[in-house]
Amino acid sequence: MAVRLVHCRDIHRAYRLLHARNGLLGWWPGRTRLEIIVGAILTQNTAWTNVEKAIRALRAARLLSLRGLRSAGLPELEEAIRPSGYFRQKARKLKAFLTCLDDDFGGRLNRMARPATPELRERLLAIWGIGPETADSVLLYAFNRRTFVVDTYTKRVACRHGWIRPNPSYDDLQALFSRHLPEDVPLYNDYHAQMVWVGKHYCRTKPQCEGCPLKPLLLGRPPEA
DNA sequence: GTCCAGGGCC
DNA sequence: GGCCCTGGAC
Repeated sequence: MAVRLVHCRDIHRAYRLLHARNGLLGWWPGRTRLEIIVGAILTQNTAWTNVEKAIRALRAARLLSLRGLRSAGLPELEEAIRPSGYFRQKARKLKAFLTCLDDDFGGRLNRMARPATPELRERLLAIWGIGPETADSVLLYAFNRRTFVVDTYTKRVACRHGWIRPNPSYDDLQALFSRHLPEDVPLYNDYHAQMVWVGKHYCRTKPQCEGCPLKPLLLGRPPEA
């Protein structure tokens, strides 16, 4: 299992390298639990700068509250979140979350925070519009659960560095990081933030390894596709 | 003006 | 695999 040991070390080392470069990135951008959840939905397949515009518009329209989201009409919601893209889909997704919250948790986020992590994850995944990444983002950043969030960047970094076989599933990737990292919520929080950072700046669809803090991990090899 | 990046559903 | 969408880069 020499191969796996190398990857285990690299997963730690990658974090140390990124943290040395960036310090703690201080996620999640969101003032309240609800705002974090809304952001997690709006950021699907979308750059965060566009999400910020949508969040600002929601706040300006007084829609960034449970009451506001509940009472908002779909067109009103769509108009506000337009900058985040897929606005018709995402307006329905926000409504779907509210419906679940109201029907299953008495409309209280505090009550949604009660179930153990595996059950809460199932409940979130059952909501239309919430897939694995969004569910795990909500668990980690809104409910402080020790849940590793896998996104496109994390997948790219892991594959290009040969930490996992090509075309891994979401669950395989999550298991890889969960196995190798200590059980530490702040670490999971910052690890994901660092992956997003390195994905945006270096591990893009076209790799830009020059200047990347993770370049030493490649040992001179080219990154795998 | 065209192209690119980015999760989830059907 | 096709569909949903935008702002920013070029």
